[in-house]
Amino acid sequence: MQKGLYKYILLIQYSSQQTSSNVSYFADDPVTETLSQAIRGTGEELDREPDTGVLFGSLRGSVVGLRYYTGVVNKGEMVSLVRQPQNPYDRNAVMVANVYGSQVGHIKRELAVLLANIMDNNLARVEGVVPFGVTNQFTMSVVLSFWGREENRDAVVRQITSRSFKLQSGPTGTHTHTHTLTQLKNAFDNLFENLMDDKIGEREAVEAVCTPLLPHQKQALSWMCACENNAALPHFWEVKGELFYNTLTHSSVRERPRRVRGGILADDMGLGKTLTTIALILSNFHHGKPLCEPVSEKSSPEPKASTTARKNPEGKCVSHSSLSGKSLVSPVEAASSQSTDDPAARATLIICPLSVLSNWLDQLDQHVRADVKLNVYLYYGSERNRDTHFLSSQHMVLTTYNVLSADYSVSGGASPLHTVRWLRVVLDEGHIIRNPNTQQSKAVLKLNTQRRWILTGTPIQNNLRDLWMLVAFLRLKPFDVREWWNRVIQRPVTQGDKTGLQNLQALVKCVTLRRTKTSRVCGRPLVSLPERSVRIEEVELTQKEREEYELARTEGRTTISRYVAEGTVLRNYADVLAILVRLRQFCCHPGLLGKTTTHTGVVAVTPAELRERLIMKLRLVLGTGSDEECAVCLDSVRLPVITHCAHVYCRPCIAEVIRSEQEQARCPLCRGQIKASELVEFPLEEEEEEESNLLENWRSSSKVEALMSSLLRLRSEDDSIRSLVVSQFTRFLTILEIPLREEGFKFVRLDGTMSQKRRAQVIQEFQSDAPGSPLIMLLSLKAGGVGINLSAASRVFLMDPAWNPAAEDQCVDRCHRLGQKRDVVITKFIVKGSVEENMVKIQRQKQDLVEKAFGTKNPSERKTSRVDEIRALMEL
DNA sequence: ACCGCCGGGTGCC
DNA sequence: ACCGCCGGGTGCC
Repeated sequence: MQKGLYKYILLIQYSSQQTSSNVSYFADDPVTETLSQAIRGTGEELDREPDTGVLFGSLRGSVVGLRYYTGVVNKGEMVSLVRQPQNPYDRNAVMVANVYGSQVGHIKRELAVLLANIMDNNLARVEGVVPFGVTNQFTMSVVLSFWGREENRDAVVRQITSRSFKLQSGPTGTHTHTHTLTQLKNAFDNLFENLMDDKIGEREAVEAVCTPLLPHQKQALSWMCACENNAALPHFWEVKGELFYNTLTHSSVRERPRRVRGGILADDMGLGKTLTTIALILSNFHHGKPLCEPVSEKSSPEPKASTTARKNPEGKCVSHSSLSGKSLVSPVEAASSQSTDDPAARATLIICPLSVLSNWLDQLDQHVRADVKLNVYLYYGSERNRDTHFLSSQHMVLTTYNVLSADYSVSGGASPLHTVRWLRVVLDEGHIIRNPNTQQSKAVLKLNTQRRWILTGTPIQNNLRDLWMLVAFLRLKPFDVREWWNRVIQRPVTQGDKTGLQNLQALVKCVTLRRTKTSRVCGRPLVSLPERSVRIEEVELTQKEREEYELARTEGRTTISRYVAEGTVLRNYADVLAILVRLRQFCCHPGLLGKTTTHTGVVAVTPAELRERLIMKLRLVLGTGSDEECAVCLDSVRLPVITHCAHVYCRPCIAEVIRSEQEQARCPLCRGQIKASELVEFPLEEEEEEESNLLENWRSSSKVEALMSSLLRLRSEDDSIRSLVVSQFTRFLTILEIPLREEGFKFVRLDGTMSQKRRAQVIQEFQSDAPGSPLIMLLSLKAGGVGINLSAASRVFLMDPAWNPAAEDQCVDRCHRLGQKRDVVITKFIVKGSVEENMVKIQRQKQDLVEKAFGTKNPSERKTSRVDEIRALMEL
């Protein structure tokens, strides 16, 4: 009710302004925003399961009062229905709005009673399509279709027939071919692949960029400039007489729709997204002209590029491009950007995770000529300058997602960064904003900017919803409003509609550039990386180790086979994981077992005891660095919490489950009852005293010996080769420090517990080629997240297999990337006849399986595969 | 005629 | 609205 009221106020506000003036549909004016928000609000409420709903049927109704409103609709156009519970003439009022949010009219009174009932009780989503368009100035037909959960079908049908309306079964629209789920999965997985064709020519960066761009980077620059300057109609739009017609929503507008000024640069890590973006910023200022030029043009050495710089009439340096003509801004493009550029918008805002902030500064240093006066301001730290004039006058402002969202919530939306009119906003690692419910995402959406870019190496993990946020940020009209996204893209695609998928593919294609390390242009690889080879080194346990291992294994097998027999594997999942972790630890070094107890079971006497045990389990599941996934978002667990039934989720994910299901909230894995007050999180603490313990009672292990002999051999053969030693267990890294020191190796260590500052130091130290710099980096598998560069290393020792092979690949990618000069050799240590061998087998199977199902968050499907996995691991 | 029929006034929710 | 609906005028054929 409260929310309804809010919506209504927004609408009133909107209509009063709306009738007095023509709305410019494509401007980001607050009026349009307001109504979009109102509609978006409805969308979100009904959005819980936009893809699982079934069609109950449809019926013909009429829209009345057309003459009072200005919203126009065409034949076949979709309209949105918005409840107006506070309408003074009828509390059942249902407003009809077109794709751009302009009100068209109301649903006729008798029908509105019915709709109000269905909508207010959330029995179905109601969607409207106008079959004939406007035929007179008073009323028009509308076809309403009802979508909902199967269990509500009867109620909806009853409501409709009891009010003597006739529900036609089946869709009234055209039937399209459908895909099987597998076809769909494949298509979706390939959504971001093969986007490469004819994406335009190449373009040189301006002189101010001193690093020569590689061919694929020139291509990206050319594409990005075209995206920012191009005035061509966006996809799905056609000229129809005087008007512009959208082929998906069947709507048309008088004003020329603008193409999204920006897009998604989704190149693989290491292909130089940062450099390309710097080149864009310097090369494509207002009207496609360079941002700034070297100060000392005369005294500077010969230009590095083959072609010479020219002067345009204003004396500004023009891009010394290939001059083939194809890459230069055409007069038409220039004219159009001239007419729409806001001259006050001059600065580019870069938003990135803290971990890559220093990378931006480094790269600016490295790629921008020293005599170019580029004003770059780092908007970070408590002393940051919040003056908006100051910020607006910069060439670039760098900040982090955290600073942005913190400012945003403190200022109630009027933060300095939200006040500046930006020329361009760049989201680095843009997939961070894939969840629209986070503060970060909300803050990002509210930025005022002419051009928008998303840089990401992983555009979407496994869910269409993730993509919506990116589309919304880009303001890819009209899909930035959830209802249209859901109706035109999300629902059709997840229900296997072929044209829906084609539309999605076209949509992604027109805003995305993605190349992988293996992409080829004109038959040649993008970048030539050195070879990379993987060898598995089998490790034999000693007699003593084998005995200890077998003891633990037998014990574990007994417990797990009992769970399997009882069918309670998932209920005791934390225990099962604990057993597996213990076995994996045995394979590495017995000292890893630490204070884990053999006691299992969640039955505890006191709350404090229970809490202690839950925390211990949580530590086992996560503290080891193994990549556990959250059963809600199916992604790596972030902000982990453990339920009383001992299952681990992201806090926001499980909080959302509890919020939406209230008292009936159940654990998604075991269906046990869960409460918000009973979620236990990882306490931030301790555990250092044990290190001395390790030292005093030092004993080696087969795996430690295997590593050491490799390292020693390597050093004797070539002492310039640097190595990454990777483990999921940070304690194992600690153990390895002892023999490394003993043998006189200089090493550094990088793990998840270190501050950003310390990490940057360590990376710099390792990457440095100064004499006496470390030969070895001890690295925890998940440390540092994406984007760090460890190209100084060319050997990788993976000490223990990961659940998720992608995590290993990512880790290897940190050295097998641009800048790597040597062939990369990866050694995987696997203990013979152990759980590790089985893990490798499962890794292989996983890769074959199309695991990345999306939309289908079918827990039972996943459950069986998990149980099977565990049985395979334990050879049960 | 406590009807039917005609034609003018009228019009979202 | 080239409708439906309302309510006043009217009334054999």
